[in-house]
Amino acid sequence: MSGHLSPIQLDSYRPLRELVCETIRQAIVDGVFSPGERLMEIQLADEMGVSRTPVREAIRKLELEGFVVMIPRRGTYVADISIKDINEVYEIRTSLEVLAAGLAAERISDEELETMQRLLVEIGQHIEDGNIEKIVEIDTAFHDVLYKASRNGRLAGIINNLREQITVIRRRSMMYPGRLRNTMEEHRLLVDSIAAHDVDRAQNAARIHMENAEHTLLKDMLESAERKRK
Amino acid sequence: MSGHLSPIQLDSYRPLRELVCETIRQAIVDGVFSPGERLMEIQLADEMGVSRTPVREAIRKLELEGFVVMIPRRGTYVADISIKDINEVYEIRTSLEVLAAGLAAERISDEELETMQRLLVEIGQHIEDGNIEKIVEIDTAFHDVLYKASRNGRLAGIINNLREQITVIRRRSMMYPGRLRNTMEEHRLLVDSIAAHDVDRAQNAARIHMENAEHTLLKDMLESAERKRK
DNA sequence: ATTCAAAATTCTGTATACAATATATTTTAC
DNA sequence: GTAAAATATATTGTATACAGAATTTTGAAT
Repeated sequence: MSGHLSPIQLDSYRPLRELVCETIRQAIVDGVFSPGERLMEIQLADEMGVSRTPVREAIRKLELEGFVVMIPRRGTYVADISIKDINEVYEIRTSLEVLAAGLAAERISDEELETMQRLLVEIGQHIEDGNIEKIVEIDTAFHDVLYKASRNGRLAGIINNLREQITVIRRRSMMYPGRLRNTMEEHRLLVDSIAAHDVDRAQNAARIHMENAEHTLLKDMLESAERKRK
Repeated sequence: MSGHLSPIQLDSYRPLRELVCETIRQAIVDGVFSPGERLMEIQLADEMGVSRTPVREAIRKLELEGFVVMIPRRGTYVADISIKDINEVYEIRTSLEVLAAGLAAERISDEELETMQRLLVEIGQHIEDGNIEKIVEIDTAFHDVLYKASRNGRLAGIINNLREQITVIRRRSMMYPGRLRNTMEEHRLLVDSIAAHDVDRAQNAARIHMENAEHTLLKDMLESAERKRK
């Protein structure tokens, strides 16, 4: 019963269920709802000022996406993320990011390449003034261009879903000391090899980027668990 | 308005939406509903003897899984599969099957290994008497053991979803002349390398298996399109 | 005969009502 | 005082009702 959700205002012509779904997903990602917390349909519906129907449909979708767990006749709970989950997600993501990087190196257009390079510069600027929110935003855009350049719509969808599933902690690990500059360097290698249409190097850069990201994430999780204990 | 769906009998305590979802999915996979065909909630509900609510929830799930396409305020249509789709699915599947094979080679238990070998023998027997239905069934079980041995639950889920999305035509291409025996040989290589816990060989076997499967599938699709034209 | 417009119908989107089950609370028996 | 059973309450699962939008049909005009 902790969080307040902003009431939905019906943007005519996207279905309510979509708006509701995004609102709840964002609330989970932002930590408004804690892992393990129970989500009740009536309560959510009241807070957002809609009926139970679109809320139910939104919850079903979030279950498919892995953000909540439903137990029949018992209720819905916010999924909590374990080390095991991180491992699973990164095993798959590594494989798919490598694929995407290789495909992008083959298929990217000059225009997309320019966009990526521009976004990279922008991230660099925001690292200077430490604007995390902005960095996360541009980083997402950066990766979206890459996935799009792979010319495989499903691939982008699957990767994005996997990314979102761990966004809660991903954001935090970005602030891990020194991680931002490393990320920057890894991204530059990735862009360079894609620009050279060098499939092997692009795949390698993607793999290294993933391994480092996972490593930082796990380190951060362990340290924060440590802090909690004492 | 072609197909008849069997009425749902409420298996007490699995939610209706699950049963409805499986019924519709199976109907799509079995070709009861043709690609592009419109699915109407009331009609489906009546045929299965339930209300619209569980049907709606089932359709939302099928949309996430890629079996149907929803256009807001317009309706739901059975997704139709194009060459582009086949390409996309196999690009991703290859990557993930290679991952799964590698992980399985590292992590499989002796018991699981025995099961895989047993299933392989069973498939061989059914190739003799040409029982396609049975082969598809055992083949599915065979792969399920492999995914399980990868010790990555999400991976199994994603691959199975991708597999199902093209089951409609996958089944047909299995009957392509000579394909069954080739599949058998590829499976044997895969099992052997996993049994030897040889990661590289297992990954290679998986990659080759996928490439051949896709190749046959595309060949079959092209030939059947050819037949249709005249 | 064809085309455009308006009315009617059909279907989706959302809200609400009802039924069934799980959980919490209270009462009773030991 | 504790434990078990019965009752009460809350919440999910399903059905239905109503509103609004899209499509189809019908009719008239060119």
